[in-house]
Amino acid sequence: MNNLFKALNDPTRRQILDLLRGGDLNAGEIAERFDMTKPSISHHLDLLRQAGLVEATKQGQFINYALNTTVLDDLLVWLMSFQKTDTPTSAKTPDQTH
Amino acid sequence: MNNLFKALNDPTRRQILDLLRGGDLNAGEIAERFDMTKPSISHHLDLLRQAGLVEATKQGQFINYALNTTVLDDLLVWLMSFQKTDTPTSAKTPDQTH
DNA sequence: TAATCATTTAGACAACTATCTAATTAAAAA
DNA sequence: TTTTTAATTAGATAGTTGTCTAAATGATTA
Repeated sequence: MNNLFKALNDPTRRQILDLLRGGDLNAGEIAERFDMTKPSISHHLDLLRQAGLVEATKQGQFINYALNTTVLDDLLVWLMSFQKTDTPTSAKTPDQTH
Repeated sequence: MNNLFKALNDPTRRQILDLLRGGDLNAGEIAERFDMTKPSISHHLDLLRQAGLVEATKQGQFINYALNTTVLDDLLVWLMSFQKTDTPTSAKTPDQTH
């Protein structure tokens, strides 16, 4: 889970994930959309790959990047468990409807 | 959202959040549970506070820390939007039931 | 084969982070 | 009022991170 949080802790990497929702892209196409050098984007893609958030597949000269959201499941479960756990404070809030 | 990801990107801070699910604790009680100096924990609490994940209220000599999970809502929404967005790849997977 | 193109790897550097010890602040107790 | 207690702030330091340029790799095209 550490790699996952690390990967998400950067605006560029989160933008890349959002970008890939529109469909797969190769490294160059991703880099084009950022005001940053290709090696920097390559590094971000590497961290996303390490976290399992993207899958890289070589296609000839190009490297295709695809979103993999299954890794987010654990995080989602952890987050939702917080929603369930009602804080003692929430009991203080009176019903505002009458 | 940047502060939020930053705050979550540390195992100690995530443990503190998990700890506070059992109820409020003051800084000393939190520090006791970690193999780390009080100033270090104090720093972690500060980052959690900056992210809005905990609320600090002074009670005499002590400072009480309480979980605030409302900040996680945005993150939860962002995450769930990935679950909905079916990747083109998933269509490839044939029905395995027959 | 030589040149070009897509991408990564290597190496450097400034900025940021986690941790520590020492000093400070502020409240409570003696 | 002096001392103790709870917690933070300040300052130092080692390690990590994001970014760059230059070099390397590997595939395609001329």
